[in-house]
Amino acid sequence: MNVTLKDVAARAGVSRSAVSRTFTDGASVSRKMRRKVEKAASDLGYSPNFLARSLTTRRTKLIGLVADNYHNPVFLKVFDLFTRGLQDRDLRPLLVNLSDETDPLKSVQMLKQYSVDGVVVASSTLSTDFAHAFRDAGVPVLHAFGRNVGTTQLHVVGIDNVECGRMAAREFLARGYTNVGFLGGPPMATSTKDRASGFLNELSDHPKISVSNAYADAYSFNAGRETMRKILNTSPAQAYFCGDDVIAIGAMSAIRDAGLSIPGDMGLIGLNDMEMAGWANINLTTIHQPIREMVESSIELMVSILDDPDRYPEVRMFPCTVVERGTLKPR
Amino acid sequence: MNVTLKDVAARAGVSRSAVSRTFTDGASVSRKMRRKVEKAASDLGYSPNFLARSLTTRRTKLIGLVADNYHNPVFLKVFDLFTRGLQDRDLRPLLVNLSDETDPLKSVQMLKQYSVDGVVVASSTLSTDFAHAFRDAGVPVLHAFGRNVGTTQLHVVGIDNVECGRMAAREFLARGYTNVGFLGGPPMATSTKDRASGFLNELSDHPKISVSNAYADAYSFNAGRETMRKILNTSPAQAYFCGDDVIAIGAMSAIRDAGLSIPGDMGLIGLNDMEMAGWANINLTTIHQPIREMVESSIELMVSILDDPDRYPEVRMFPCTVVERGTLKPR
DNA sequence: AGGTGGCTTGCACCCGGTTGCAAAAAAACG
DNA sequence: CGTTTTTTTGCAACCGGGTGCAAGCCACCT
Repeated sequence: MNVTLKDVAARAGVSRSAVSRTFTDGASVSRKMRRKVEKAASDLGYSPNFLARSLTTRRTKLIGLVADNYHNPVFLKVFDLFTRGLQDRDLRPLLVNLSDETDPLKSVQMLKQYSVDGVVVASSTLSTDFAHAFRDAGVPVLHAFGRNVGTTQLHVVGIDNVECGRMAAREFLARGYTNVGFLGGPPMATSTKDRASGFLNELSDHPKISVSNAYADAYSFNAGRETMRKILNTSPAQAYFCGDDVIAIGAMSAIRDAGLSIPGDMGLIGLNDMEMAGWANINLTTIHQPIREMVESSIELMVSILDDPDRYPEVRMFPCTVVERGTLKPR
Repeated sequence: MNVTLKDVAARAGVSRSAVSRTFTDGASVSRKMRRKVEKAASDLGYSPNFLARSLTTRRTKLIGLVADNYHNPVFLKVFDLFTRGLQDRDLRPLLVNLSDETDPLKSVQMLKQYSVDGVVVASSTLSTDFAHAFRDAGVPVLHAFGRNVGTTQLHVVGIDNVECGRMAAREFLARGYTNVGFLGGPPMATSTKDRASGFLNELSDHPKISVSNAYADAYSFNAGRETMRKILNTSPAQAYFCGDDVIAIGAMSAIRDAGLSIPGDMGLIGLNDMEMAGWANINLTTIHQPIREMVESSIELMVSILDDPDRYPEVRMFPCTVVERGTLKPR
């Protein structure tokens, strides 16, 4: 069986409290006592049980990491950064996959049963209902890659999707495209809506530019490819702003299959700057999302929220930048 | 504060045990009592605290999911399948990132402190020391994507990497290549070694075939690309067996940049059959690893291990198959 | 020596649950 | 209807550990 407090206390010939205090920082233990206990503990190979401890301290150091997009390679990077960052701060991620879950309350209840200290909802597609459900249940929550919904009281770390749409539009304008399109992800995703709205809004000041839009039914290569195929059968625009790099890469494949060249016959700009976008055989011009910085900031914010659960809700927006590669004609 | 057993008991006017029994299946509770308790519980919004429960039941339903490769997109799929599969069985994955951890004991201690019921080490590169450390600590452990080390007593689910090497060699032979190479991942990874050994061994029966090998220093696009670049500056073979699709795709990019065609000037075969390998602009001939089936099997095996921790160690090997696409010349 | 104050220590109770046991209640039996 | 058997129920102890409180210890001071 496992070594417990009691065993250590018995071996050291002291009370259980003494042992407990030795492993609680900030507790008062004499030098002699500490040595005695530590000796006994290491003889026995003791280490305190976090879960038992959490009953009285009310801290599990468990953080629920909730995600719903396990197809976009970008999220692997997100997981990597989150797990490392949390580990560095002595926190542990409890992973939750919401891919086919639609009821926020079920996941809230699950995570409450495990007494997580906080929850990070990491998704650009998930409705804010999920984050709100946690908040309403009294669980500290933060929406990473979320959207700035001005009216609600929620911690959010994200990018300004509307502004990204504008940036893409401005790139097109600066390059003299006159007939452009938006090729978004799932039309219901908030990120898609925001990107489209920024894009269209910026172009609406330029009546001579014609604009169209289309939506892929998923943030995936195949969805991007199929949608572009259909577009090519009708009357395509000169350049497309794609809602995500992976969609852009799918579109790229359809365009090349049709015997067209990029950027000669058609321009493309993506969004995310996933690693692959920089691969030499892809070389996609795209809008860089500062994933590392956002994750780091999310973790820091979460740590402060744990310190002060009543901390006033904060929306942290990160600026994106255009990464010029080879899929738009020169300015 | 949170609703506890006591609150429910008080409201229902019954003892705490009665409430506990209502929420423990297999316990004896009368119909009337159950109704009374359930009413009180739902009035108060009570749900039992898993961690407190685990103290006496000695089951947390927490499974440590240990991984060290957060760069290969295949692992995103692995995470997806694992998290869903575990959730379906009412288990929760506690994610551990071992990317820069070298001391097995530290992670063992950490997971023991959280009383995980079991650990899945999901990695084809991690040394078996990690899995052994868990086993020696008395934690049920399973090595997924591991290697068949005949002598050690450990549950393993994996592919036969040696046989994969052989398959690649046979493909080359069947197509009449006479000068071939192995382009592996990190030379220290057990998977790399096994693939190389099968490949070389199969070819050793054919003395007229010349064989070379090279190693990329990571399972990544850039490593594959760089390594192939160097190869092209010397005297390249006619076809390469790459230790992973992502390396193959990197190599592909270097080959095309050098103005060579695939499979005209050089043949490539990968390993994994990651989603991207099937993308139209990549179309990589590769060896398919049945990820879904392996993960499913791992989870089932883990569940049985939890049922019977002394279960006799089992090595489950999954056969791989060649997926013919467009990067080898026709047979 | 006696008094005083500051650390240490152990006791006992608590965290939120589970469970063996025996008493109480209900059901089955003659 | 009383008796025996089976279920239900509550008590109390326990899981592994934290912590307020008061007693014990020690050093220091007068």
